This record gives sequence, C-alpha cells and structure tokens, in this order.
Amino acid sequence: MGESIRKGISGEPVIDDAKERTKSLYPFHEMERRARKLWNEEGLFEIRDPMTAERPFYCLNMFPYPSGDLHVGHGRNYILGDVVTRLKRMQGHSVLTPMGWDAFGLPAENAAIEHKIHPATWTRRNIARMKEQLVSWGLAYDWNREIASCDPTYYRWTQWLFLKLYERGLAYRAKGTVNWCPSCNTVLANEQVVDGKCERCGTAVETRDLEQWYFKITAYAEPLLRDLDQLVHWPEKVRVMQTNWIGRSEGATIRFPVSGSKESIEVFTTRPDTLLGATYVVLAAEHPLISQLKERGAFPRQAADLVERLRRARLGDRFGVETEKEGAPAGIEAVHPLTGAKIPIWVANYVLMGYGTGAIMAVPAHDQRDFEFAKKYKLPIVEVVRGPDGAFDGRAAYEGEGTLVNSGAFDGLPSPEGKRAIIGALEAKSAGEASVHYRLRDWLISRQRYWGAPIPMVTCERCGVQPVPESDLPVLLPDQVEFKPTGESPLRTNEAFLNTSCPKCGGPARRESDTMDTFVDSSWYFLRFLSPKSDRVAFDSAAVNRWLPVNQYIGGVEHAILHLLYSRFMVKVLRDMGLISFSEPFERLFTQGMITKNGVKMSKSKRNTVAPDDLIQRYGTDTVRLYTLFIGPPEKDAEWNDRGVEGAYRFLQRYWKLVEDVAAARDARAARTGGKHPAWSSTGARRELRRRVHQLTAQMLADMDRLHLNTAVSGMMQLVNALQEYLDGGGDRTDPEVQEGMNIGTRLLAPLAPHTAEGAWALLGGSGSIFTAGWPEASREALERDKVTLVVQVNGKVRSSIEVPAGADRAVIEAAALADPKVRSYASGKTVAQVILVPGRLVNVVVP
RNA sequence: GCCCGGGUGGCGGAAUGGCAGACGCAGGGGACUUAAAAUCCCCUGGGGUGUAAACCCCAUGCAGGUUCGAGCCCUGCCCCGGGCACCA
Repeated sequence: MGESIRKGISGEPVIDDAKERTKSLYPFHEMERRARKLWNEEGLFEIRDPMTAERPFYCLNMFPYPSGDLHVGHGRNYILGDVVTRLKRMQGHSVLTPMGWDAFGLPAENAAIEHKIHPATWTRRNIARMKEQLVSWGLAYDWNREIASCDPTYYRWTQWLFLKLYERGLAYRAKGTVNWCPSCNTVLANEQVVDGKCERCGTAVETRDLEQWYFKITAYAEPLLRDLDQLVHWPEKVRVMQTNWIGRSEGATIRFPVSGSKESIEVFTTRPDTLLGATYVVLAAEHPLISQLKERGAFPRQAADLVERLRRARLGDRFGVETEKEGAPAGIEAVHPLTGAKIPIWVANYVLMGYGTGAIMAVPAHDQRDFEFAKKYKLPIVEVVRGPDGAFDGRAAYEGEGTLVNSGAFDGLPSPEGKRAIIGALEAKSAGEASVHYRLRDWLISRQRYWGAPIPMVTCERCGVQPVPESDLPVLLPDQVEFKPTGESPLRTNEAFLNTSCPKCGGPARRESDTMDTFVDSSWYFLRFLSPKSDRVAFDSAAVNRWLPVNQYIGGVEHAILHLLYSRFMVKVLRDMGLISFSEPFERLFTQGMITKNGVKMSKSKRNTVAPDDLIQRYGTDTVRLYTLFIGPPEKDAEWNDRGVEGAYRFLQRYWKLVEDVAAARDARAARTGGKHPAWSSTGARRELRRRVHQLTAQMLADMDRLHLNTAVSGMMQLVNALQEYLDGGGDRTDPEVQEGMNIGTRLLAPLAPHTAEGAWALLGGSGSIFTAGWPEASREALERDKVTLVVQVNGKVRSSIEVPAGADRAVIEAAALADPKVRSYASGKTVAQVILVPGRLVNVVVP
C-alpha cells in the first residue's frame, strides 16, 4: 500500500496536506461520525420485537471465522449485504441484519500450539479487531444480536442439536475407514477432501480405521436433491454442484451367489440391461468378504499382497483415471444369477468401497474400465448391447444404449425395456431389485481437536454409550488441556474432564473426548439470531417461522457444498421434528466473486492483501464502499486497482460540492420566496433533466434489485453528471428539477454511500434519517416524452436518425424515414421490400 | 473425459435480438498556477476519404448458420477459469 501514497517533491508523502485540504472539501470523517451516531440513536437497524416488526426481511452475510485482519476482498461480501439491508429498509421493511462469529476452529488451536496463547484469548482478540473493521465499513448490523459459536451459551445448543439428532437415530457412532489429515491431526468429512488433499491445508489425506460419530445426511439425500428445484433464486452453478455431490444413480442391486458357499456378493449397476454380458465380479480392497476369506485361509497370496498395498496407499495416489488398473483373482467364483454360469471373482484397485456396495459386476464390452481390465488380464468379453453403429468392434467398450443381443430371452429388446425385463427376472428369483444409489456419504462430525463443541456423550463401563442429559448441558470445554500436535484429542489430557458418572446408572464413565466439526456450529446459526440470548431454547420457533427462510443470503462460492448442504440438511431435520415449518434455510443466495491483487486471490501467505484501514482513513468509508461496488459485476472475480479508489473519491467530492451549491441556492431562494414550490417546466432542458433523473431512478432500482451494483454506481455517476451538465449549461440551481434531482439522487445514493447521503440529506433540508425517507419512485409522467428519436437503418446498417412525435403511427414514421435524405441516397431507384419498426427505437428500411 | 461459467478498447467493464464500447481508470491536449498538486474543459477502438462540414469501411476468441438486424440465438472449433472424475 505504501507505494500508492502520493509523494511530494522531496519524496515525502503528502498525506497530511491532503487530509487538511479534503477536510473542507468533503468532510467525510465528520459525516461518518454523525451518521453512525444518528443510526445508533434511532436504532434503525435493530429489531426489538421479531413478532411485531412489520414487513420482515432477513438479510444475512455468512458469518466469518475470526482469523484476524479483514482485507478489501472480505469487505465486498459485507458491503453487498449492507446495500441490500439499507435498500430494503428504505423500502419500508424491518430488516434483520445480524452478525456473528464462526469462532471455533483449527487456526485458534494452532495459534495455541505455536504461540502459547489460549484459543479463547486469541479468538476474542480477533473478534474485537474484526468487529472494529466491520464498523469502519459502515455496515448496519444489529449488534444486540451478536453471537459467537465458541460461547457456551451458543454451543450448549449445538450440543442440544446433537442430542436431538441422536434421539432420532440421525447421529450414530460407527467404525469405518476415514480420511485423516496428518497435518491437522484430525479426521475429515468427505466434503473436506479435495483431490485427495485436505481442503484446509492441502496436505495429502491418509486413511485410518476409526470409530467415529456421523450424522446420517444420506437419509435426506432424496429431499436434499429434490428440493434444489425450489431454489430458483440460487445460482445455477451451486445447484449443479450440489446435484453432482449428491450424485443420484438409478439402477439395480444384484446378488451374485458365491459358488460353494452360502454367501453372496451384492453389486450395484446402472446398466442391468448388460447383465448377460457380466463375465466376472470385482471386489474393492476393503470389501468385508475379503477378511472372511482371509480368516478361512482361502485367500490367494497374490491378492492379499495387493489388498495390503492398496490399503496403505495414500488416498490421492490410489485413485484417479490415470492410475493403471491392477487386480488379482480372489480364488473363488460367483454364480451368474440368470444363467447359472460360474464367473471368476477378482480384487482390483478400480473398485471403491466408498460407493455402491464395494463390488461390481464387470461388463467389459460395455464399460471402458472393465474393458481395459479384461484386456489386461485376458478375461472374456461378451457383447450384449448393439448400438446404432453396428457390432462391437473389440477396440473399445460401447457404453451407449441399444438393442440387446446374446441375452437369451431378452434379445431384441431396447435397453430401457431390457432393464425393466431383467430387473423383473431378478425379482422373480429374489436375486435383485431396482434400486437407487447416492454418491453422498454420511457426515463424519468427530474431530480430534480441542477448539470445538464437545460431543455430549459418555461411555459407561456397564451401560455403554450414553447421551448427556439435556439438563446437564453445556458440556463445558475445560480450560486446562495440553496442546500438542499428537493426533490425540487434547481433551484426553484433562482427567477431570474425562472422568464422569453415567447418567443412567451413576457408575464411573468417560466422556467423549472428540469435538464436533465446526460446520455443525454453522449449520444452524441463522436460526439463533432471532433469539440470540435465550437460555430456554436453541431458537424461538415462532420468530424463526416468521422470519425465515433468509430472504437474502450472501457469501463465497467456496461454501457451495459444505456449509450450504449441511444447513439444508439441518433445516429439514428440524422441520421433521416439528420445530420449524419451512424446508429450506435460504430463499435467495448470492455468491460473490473474490477480489484479486496482481491476478491472484488475496491472502496473508501471498502478502498481497489490501487492508481497508488506511484507505478508509484517507478517502473515507464511502469511497471504499463505492469503489468496491463499482469494481465489477459482484458475482465475478475482480482485480483491485488503487487508482480506481481515487476515481470513486473524485466522484464523491464532485457530488458533495454539488450538494453544497444546491443547498445554498435553495436556502437563498427560500429566504426570498417563503419556500413556495415552483412549477415544473414542461419543455426544454429542464424537462429533459427531469426525465433523465427519473429514468435513472428506474434503472438504479432495477440494478439494485438484481444486485448489479456496479451499474447502479454508474447510474449514480450519470445522474450527477446530468445535473452538473445542466448547471454548466446555464441551468439555475434553484430550478425545481435540480432540487428534485438532488433529493432523489441523494436517496438513491444512500444504500451505496450511506454516510455521505445522510450528510447531504441534512444539508438539503431533509428531516430525520435518510433511511426513513422512503425510496424514490420514477414518475411515469416525468418519463413521458413528446418526441422520440428513432435510429434509421437501411438493410440493418445505421444510416441516419429521425425525430417523430411520441405517439406517431406507423405510416407517419415510415414516411419520415423514407423522406430522410440519407435513406433516399441508399434506396434510390430500388423498391422498398419491407420496413421494420421497433417502437421507440428504430426503423429498418429493407431494400433489395 | 464429463458438467458449468467466461473470452468486448491500453485497463475494469456497459449493452430485454435493435446506434457496440455506458460509467470509471489510464493516456494525450488545454485552462488555472511562478511551478507543481488538486480542480475544470476537450480528445481518446482500428483504418480510410475530405480544405471543411461531413462521410465510408473494419471491429465483441475463430469458422459457419438463423434473422430485416447477432456481442447476445444455433452448430463446430480454439483459449481461460471453476466443479466433478476409475461413482459401477
């Protein structure tokens, strides 16, 4: 930032000079102070009683993790939300605009390890610092409703939710192969593993077999998928991502008996029509049948070696399309459920335990993966589906649909009928049935870390795993623990915490020492804001039902799956418990793009962050807000440019000068005339100015509604330019069109640059806060014009323009267009084939 | 590989199928000033015709198409960003 400070002749910065000068020119510091005081005193953005506040509108920004300093990229998110808040407030809504802190999480704990500072201290300090920054952006939050997820008054209810899910069988403990991040020293949910790496720190994820707590989100796979259709105000992109993540596949579950045993192998396939082409069966390395075979000593050495190797391999190395397919015979055979033929069973690296049943039927003629594998290990390939391009060529699998062949009684059926017929045949033999599988896995919520909500469960020697009674909540995080990066839960270092008594029998018991994934905290916080201090309930159902779904939710697209999916899940669970009456938490979602510097995302580690503090000090809050909004379409990424900030500053100065001029002239006139409102002019420049003001009013409302705030700022600039040009052209500052233009313009500016607009409002003689002044509406009468200019095209090329009366009919316009000298020069000697007329816009004369 | 976005001046970007480049930044010229800063005014996609007023041609990644008219719609291709990816 230092480079951008202007240098004086001597090379010394001239900031102090500039500050002095600007103080008189555009007194932003003073205005900021006064405006904030006014808003606080009036409580304009506070909801006193959620049940009686009129026309509720809930505008929410994703609450931040208190990592320390905010940069201008974060600001974009909050400023966007603030514009919506202020606009809705001006439109007469009671706006709920709360803020809180997603305050549990790893960085605090890592700070504890590195700097010997308690996570709570570190977090509190960051919250204080970040709150200061949010305030300096002029954001209108109802701070009476502030919450922090690390506060026992909050996490008590996170624990309560856990118990509710447990009661309903939606929280369960299970042993399984889980993702483990060796750097964060904890397990991760599937959603937190990206490309085999930890979503947070980028370390390659390993697998471990552990007993962990899960939330049964898969029980809601279908509603989570189906209800995406309702979310018409969500970005298409996010809905697509969630659809892919849930990953619904329709097909059939088929059981292949194991030859000479009572066992059978269950497989899932989306292509039951290819069943007759199944020439072998493949098991994943972790398939339970393998350990049984091992126990019996019936598992070939070669296969056992492969399984061992795969289990040790890192997740990222093991899977991927580039990985060479590898397998070994499992030493047993399966019986084809329809033909009775014996086919070999293999173990291979290309089948995953985490999807379907962990076993597949291989149809090499119609699945490229099976095809490659069959080629490599010389397994039989049988064509059973014939596509439109003729018979299977033996070079690659044919994966499309077609007509069944080599399928006995099913020959000649098209694939869809074939699927139904084969499923029917399987059902008749109880060998299979139609089924649906999802890619979505259950949500692993245990974390072997300290700074999170303790899982409220105990293990009794006699009664087993028992929930902590609701009345005993919260299970408090003890202060005294050792922070060591050992991979063991730090809570295990506190014996007093661990040792407890069984809620059922009173005997000795041990507390669960893991804490919950912080995404549990954030999956319900939007409900808490309606009753942030309640020690009676997690959330006030009546108030929540009145205010939710959140009308406008704003945040980064990086939460497209994690937070947004979990929140949707939680809301559906709470609905099914009868605690809330809606099914989706967020009606409208807006995902803003990030701000880059030198082409890359701003981050502390890249040392390319732009801090708001200096800029706000030097140019004022509203300058920074305006530039941040103007930088580009809010859903797209944008490059920060310090020179652009100066442009916004120049604009506000020009605007302010105009306010002072117009206000002074108005006062002078009022003194002369006793404040009588003069009449509108119906002609000329005055009329045109008024039309322009109202036209921009309409445009800016449309822009703001769509959150196209870059063009809204542009519209504001045009409005000021129009007024300035009118005055420069000899217009009178006391003309009612000018006075009205300033009045309307100032209200239009208010959501964007609230402090400046508030200051201007006072100067222009407005009463009270501008945010109670109402939103200006474009007057239909002002928008009317008596003459319109039409573009005249010949064969689609612009050649001229004509002016016609506004209501002119077709014949008049055509005649005027054809009479135009330019048109005549292009059309002379030719017959006019057609005249296209677009009312109010253009005439196109078509000649051969 | 599949699924989304996106490609427009020197830059950020505007444009319900109807005057491409609004608005701003940067740049050039001028006014003010002893000078600079700040401010204000004018110019600013490329090429061409004209003394001038004016006028013409080209131009929204590339190639086609639909249309009276395409940055916008359709087909194919290239490039950039994001998501998913042995998902059975």
